[in-house]
Order: sequence, then structure tokens, then C-alpha cells
Amino acid sequence: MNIGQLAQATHTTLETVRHCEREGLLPPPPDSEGNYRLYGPWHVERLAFVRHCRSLDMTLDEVRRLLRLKDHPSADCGEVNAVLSAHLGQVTARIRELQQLKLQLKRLEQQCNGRQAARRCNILNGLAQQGGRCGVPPQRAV
Amino acid sequence: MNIGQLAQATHTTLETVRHCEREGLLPPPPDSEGNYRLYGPWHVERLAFVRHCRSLDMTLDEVRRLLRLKDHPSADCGEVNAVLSAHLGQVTARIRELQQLKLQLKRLEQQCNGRQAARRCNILNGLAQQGGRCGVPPQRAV
DNA sequence: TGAAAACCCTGTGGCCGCTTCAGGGTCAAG
DNA sequence: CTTGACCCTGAAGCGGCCACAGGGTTTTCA
Repeated sequence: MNIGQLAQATHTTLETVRHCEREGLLPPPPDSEGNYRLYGPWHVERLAFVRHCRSLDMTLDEVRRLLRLKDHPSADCGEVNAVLSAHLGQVTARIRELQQLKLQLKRLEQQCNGRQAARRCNILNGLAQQGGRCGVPPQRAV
Repeated sequence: MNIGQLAQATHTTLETVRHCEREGLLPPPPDSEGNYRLYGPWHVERLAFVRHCRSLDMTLDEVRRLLRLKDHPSADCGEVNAVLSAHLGQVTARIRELQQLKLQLKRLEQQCNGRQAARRCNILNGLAQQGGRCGVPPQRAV
């Protein structure tokens, strides 16, 4: 199984597969004589795991931690729970943040006073006011 | 007013101010003889506008569009509304996405079968299953 | 048998919105 | 005249890819 087939099997791309290898999420497989990567079912499973985690918006670092646990089958799985619930917390926090944003955006939108010259646009003027919770800097990450 | 004072006045940092200049959001001010940037109240207002937009998680591109409109006070402000509601749409969409994620994470969390060897950890095993909506690739941006 | 097409390789640079650092120059106070 | 606070430019780094250039390899089909 070459890299294209692995990519297809896990619904991802060549570049992502190679990226995962560089990042230590997918161990480099043996190469063919022509220097092609040759994968087996184990790699499909591994990469599927990774992509599943990513689809849940975990960082590669979180995925790495889970993989380490997965690689030590007798390890205590309590840490798995820890990773998961920390991530859940971040997602929850981000949702709350975005809901706050949404509220403020809606408030702004409602100030629209119809088709005006931009000079009289309440939205622009609203954005110009220095209040607006200058704090809460946008931190993406989730 | 030098750059440090501007940064303080707008609750941001030197680097961010310079970044805004590079990005064309804050026109370069006249320099002092010693090559220091010298700002006035206009710049404070301008940067505050930018930071306010950013605190609402707009991209710099969206901010640029708004600034262009702001700079043409006789322009039609309908486009302002367009930018705003497009952004609102993205925030809303991202919230929905994250809520989906949260649900899936909670489902996973509930599968926890107590302190087990990792081999028997339902969470790890759940993540290993290839289902999991392999689609929905993580697209941050909001 | 040979050419074209499909596949693969490495390495580099770009995206966004900063942040951090290196290696300097400038200015005010003591 | 020195110390320290402030400022400058330019380059590199973050995460998680994506896109490209410039090659090599394998398969397919005539």
C-alpha cells in the first residue's frame, strides 16, 4: 500500500500523511526499492486515529499524548480522560467566547440605520467607540 | 506621542502597532528626527477601531474593508452591513461546529469505563474506530 | 519496446496574526 | 558621561497544513 492509497483510505491527502510523519504521529514505514513509502493496515488504523482526533479539533500535541498512551497498553488510562476533559473544557470555553462575540455583533447589526453615507453609519461609529471590551484578545487555538 | 504611548492608549503592544502599519491598517506617521514614529489622536482612534474589530474576531481583511469604507464618508454603508453579517454568519457557523464537537467529545467521555489498562480503555478504542465523521476537517479561521 | 501518464520523492515557501529575538540606535535623568 | 528606558529594522517562529518546483519511479497502453 503506497502513500496515495493510505491517504485515500483515511480520507486525507499525501501532504497530510507526510506531515504526520514529520510530526512523529505516524512512524515512517519501510521504503520500497524505488524509495516509495510502503504502508500496511497498522498505518491505516494509526492515521485514522489521528485524523479522528483532529476532526475533534485536538491539537497534534494532544494527539501525541493519546498515542503515547495507546502505545503502552498497560498504562493507566486515567490520563486519557484528563486529555479528553481538558480538551472538552477548551472547546466549551471557546463556544462561550464565540457566543459573547455573536451577541456583540448582533447588537452592532441592530444599530444599522439603513442606507446611509458611511459617515453616518451607526455600525462604523459603534466600532469606533473605544469601549467594546478592549480586552478579550482573540486567541484562536480552538 | 510615541509608539509606546500609542500602544498603551489602545491596550496593545509595540509589535502589534508595527504589525498594523505593515499590514496597511495604520498609516505610517511622520517620524521624529531620531527616526521614532510620532502619533496623534487620529492614530489612537484608528488603532482602537482596528483592535475593536479584532476583539470581535474579524480578520485583518475584514477590518481593511471596513476602514476603506470609513475613509470614504460619502460611500454607501450597505457594504458595512454586508461585512458584518458575513462575519456574524461565520461566527455562528463556527459555534455550531464546536457544539457538534462538544457533543461527540461528551459521548466519548461517557464511554469511560473507569481506571483501566489503556488497552481496555473505551475512550481510546472509541477514537480508534474509523467512523467518527471523518469529514468535517478542522478549519479554524474563526 | 518505448513513450506517455500517473504516481511518488525532497525541499522550500506561504497562510494568519501576531510574538520573540538579535543587534543595534536615541533620548532623558542623574 | 553613563546608565537605563525607550525605540528601530529585519528575521524567525508558532500550528497545521497546502502548494509548488524540480526531480525520480512505476504502470499502462500502443
